[in-house]
Amino acid sequence: MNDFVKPINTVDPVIFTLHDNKLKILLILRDKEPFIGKYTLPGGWVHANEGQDLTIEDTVKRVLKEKTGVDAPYFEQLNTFGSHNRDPRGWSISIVYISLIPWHSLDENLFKDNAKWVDIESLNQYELGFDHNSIIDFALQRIRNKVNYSILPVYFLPEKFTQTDLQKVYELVLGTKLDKSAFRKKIATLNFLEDTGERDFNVSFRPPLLFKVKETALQCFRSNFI
Amino acid sequence: MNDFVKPINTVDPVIFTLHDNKLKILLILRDKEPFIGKYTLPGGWVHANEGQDLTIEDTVKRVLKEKTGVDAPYFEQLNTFGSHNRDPRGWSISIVYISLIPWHSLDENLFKDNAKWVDIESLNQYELGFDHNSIIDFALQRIRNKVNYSILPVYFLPEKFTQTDLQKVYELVLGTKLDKSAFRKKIATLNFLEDTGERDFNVSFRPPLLFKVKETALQCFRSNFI
DNA sequence: TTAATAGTGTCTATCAGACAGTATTTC
DNA sequence: GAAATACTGTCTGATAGACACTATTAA
Repeated sequence: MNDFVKPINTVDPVIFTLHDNKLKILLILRDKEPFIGKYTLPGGWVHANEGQDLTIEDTVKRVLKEKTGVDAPYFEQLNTFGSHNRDPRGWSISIVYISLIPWHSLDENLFKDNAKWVDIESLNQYELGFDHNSIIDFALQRIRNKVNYSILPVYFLPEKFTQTDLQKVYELVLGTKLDKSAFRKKIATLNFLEDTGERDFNVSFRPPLLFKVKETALQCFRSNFI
Repeated sequence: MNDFVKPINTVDPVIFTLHDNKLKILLILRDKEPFIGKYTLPGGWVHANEGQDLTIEDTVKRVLKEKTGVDAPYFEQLNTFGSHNRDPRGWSISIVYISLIPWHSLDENLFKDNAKWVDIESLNQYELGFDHNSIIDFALQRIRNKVNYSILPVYFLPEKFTQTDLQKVYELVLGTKLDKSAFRKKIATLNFLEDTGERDFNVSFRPPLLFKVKETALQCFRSNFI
């Protein structure tokens, strides 16, 4: 039909989680060329053959499940990178997503030796394959910026959580401390929290209220990419 | 090397201009299948052969020049759309950009009969090929949102312009009226205007000051996509 | 002087940050 | 009651919108 060189197409998610009070990203040790022996983002090819991926979102969901073992509660498109020399095999186009997965939903035993969750402070010790260092910088900018006006960080938390939990997650993502009163006023205006009426009694002080995200807020947010 | 079906890759810019006090988009009448006889966004294939496009931005620049005859002063990536059925020829991936071009820089005579600048209010009268109607909706959201916190609309104006010109451009993009005092205070805080010391004397009232965009502001802004 | 727009000043409502105060629980 | 954190109230400075005021030019 059209008879010229087609670029390679991959989908490469930057998968974030929170663990040990650190923001971490999943990296994979490559076992084949190019960049054998280097870490890279977990990626996958678009399966365009009949009866396989129907949309690019199908590809992302499949890759996320293959690499983490779970269905990611959230992902969104970040940017598409393409050039003749970002992959030594030739012209390549990488459609990059960011995804957030709560650590507690992951099964650590499922991860093989070639998979590694690296906290973002330690990333400068890694020389990643392809242009993945700069892609991760881009992803960090996006997630930190988006935290300021969205409910993104709830995707790191379990179903029920306290406002203090929520504030800590925001602080870990941003890397800065926040004022409690101002934070709660802002969360209140965003109007996405629902009081469960329950409290967390596993504390030796006044038990905090447990909240969850309103069903409408989640659906509204998810519809960004469906 | 890798032996499976590769998707079709195209780059499809949504090219905006301002003309006759209307925000308009460039559409092309297709003269071949699929969607022959329908209007679509102007698009192009990535030329991945040796010595052609080196990066995806090269592809965009080339397509923009081919379709408008000029070098676009601004473009940025919008989103990438991919699925098995958005193009009847099979799995396809479209990397979509938005671009802003000032009307006065265009040469109307260069446009052939198959090219048409359509104002966005009239778009609902067109049933476009592919998924281009929904792509344009996406692009409109982006440009209207970005106007609120950026200098984007200056790319519709000539080098020197008045603050009233600038406000009118913002109003046309947003589709709403703005308060003069509030607008000027906001522009002042963004700190990207430089007083040329000149005035526009082609008026029958107090001649307004002419401003231009600070070189530093332009470079800073442009570096978003370089 | 009039007409028209340029350009500025003021008032108000809103909101985020700083910080202090009150409330509630366990031990 | 002490300790600890939950949760709320108040002050302040910054800002957007509404609106009116002064300035400047051509005719």
